[in-house]
Amino acid sequence: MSLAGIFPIDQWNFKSQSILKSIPEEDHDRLCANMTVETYNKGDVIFKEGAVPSGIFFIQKGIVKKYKVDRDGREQIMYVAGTGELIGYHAILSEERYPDSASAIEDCIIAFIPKEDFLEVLHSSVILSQRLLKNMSHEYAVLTNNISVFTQRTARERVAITLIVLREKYKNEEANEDAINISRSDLSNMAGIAKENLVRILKEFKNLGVLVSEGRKITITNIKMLAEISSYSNKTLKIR
Amino acid sequence: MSLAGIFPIDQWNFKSQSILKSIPEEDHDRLCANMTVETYNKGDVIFKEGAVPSGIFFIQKGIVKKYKVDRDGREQIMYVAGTGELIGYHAILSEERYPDSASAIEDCIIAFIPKEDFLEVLHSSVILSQRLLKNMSHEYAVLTNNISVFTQRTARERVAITLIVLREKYKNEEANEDAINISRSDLSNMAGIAKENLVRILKEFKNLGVLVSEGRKITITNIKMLAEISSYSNKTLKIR
DNA sequence: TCGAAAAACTGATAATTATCAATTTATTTT
DNA sequence: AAAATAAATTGATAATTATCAGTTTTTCGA
Repeated sequence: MSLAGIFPIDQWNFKSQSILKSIPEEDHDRLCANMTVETYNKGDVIFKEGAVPSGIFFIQKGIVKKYKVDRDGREQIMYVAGTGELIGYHAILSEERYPDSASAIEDCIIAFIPKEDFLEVLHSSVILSQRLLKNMSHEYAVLTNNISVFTQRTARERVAITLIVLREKYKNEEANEDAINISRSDLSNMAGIAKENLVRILKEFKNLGVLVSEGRKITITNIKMLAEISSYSNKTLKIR
Repeated sequence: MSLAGIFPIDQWNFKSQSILKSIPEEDHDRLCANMTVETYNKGDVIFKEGAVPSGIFFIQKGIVKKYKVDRDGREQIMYVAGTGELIGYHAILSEERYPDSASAIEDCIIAFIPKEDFLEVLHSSVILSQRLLKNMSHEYAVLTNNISVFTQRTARERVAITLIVLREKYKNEEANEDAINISRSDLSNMAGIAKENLVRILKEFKNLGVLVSEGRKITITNIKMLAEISSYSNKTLKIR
């Protein structure tokens, strides 16, 4: 079932897929001139917050989490990027260190484009600049959306949103398998709540018939109800 | 007293001042060709979330809050912009509607640059694109910082950070008056906590000798201790 | 300057969410 | 496949934060 009309999914996704797809072939070729492709296993770190950036990454296949770890070791996931998305460009463009870390949630194939190539093409390609500007200004909208949800919505609503967003990310992965496959810790770190709290809310959702789960695999069975719980639907649903 | 070494203030401020300051005079002149300057009184709305953008705004004098209001009427302040900062460009660049609202926290003088002029200069000025790219990628770091604080830090720590950030904003305003002058509601909406909770934490800080207040004016008297409370200092201070 | 309205403050309580400790279930490794 | 390890789940409890109701103080306009 589609989210059209029941949840504003565009307000939750970055649009970095469009960056490489819509630039001239010549620019694209120059970007890929020294590109290297690497395989990452589940759990592997792609880059670490605070490190000096050396290039940008293109996710050819797989799912990656971007997160920050605070001084108490608690992790907050900022964004989950899937196949076709670009990561690591913020630090290059801001001339700062990586603001967050990235690691593979599942096995990934990721291409690396060196900083020098990226900057060289950027300086000569008006269209690449424009794509990046459009993409990052959209990111502002996504991030401010996130902030308002984190500060103002209940744990239940946040879990609902998290599941809706992840469902889209996993939909495009394996053709025969569209279940969300992610640890409870990652789920709770994405929703910004304690793991135990997340487990209990998942159970609630299961009892409501919103999802089924076996092991760590979660399949959404009633996306409409989930959208209602998220409070982004027109219908206002109150549980309990 | 300076924040150097005790709090990473750069990670909390956007850098849009540098955009207009560092572009060629010719580009600057073209941007300002049809610029209009307007006065806003305290509380006046500059633009509203969801509205179609018609241009960008340059704060010549004053302080502006950027915020989102959820369907229950609760407000979350995303950012506070002061003299010299630019606002409203995200919506123009993303070709979407305003992702948040902006209104004057104190009386302001704000210049308006029409969308057409901004886009025309942007398309012909590589340096303006570069400045915007650098600025927005830095914003990503600021916003993700905010997210991790909102989800992982206590109300007390968030109030401390809020006060440190506001102190910097107000420092540059009136020469003879560097007190923070903002309503308790705005403060609580910035920290993402209930107003009553904020009032109690302010009282605590007052008792600790961190600040003095008369009416709505707050003067920080011990910025070092505030930085320690914020948990961004090296020293780890535990209250209670 | 007075009076009304708004904002700030206080105390009590409720609701939500996190933490702790233990058990059960899954997953990985040998 | 069994053992070892890690992850998920559960129940009980604690901590934090929000809400409610009322009072006091401040602000602002007539």
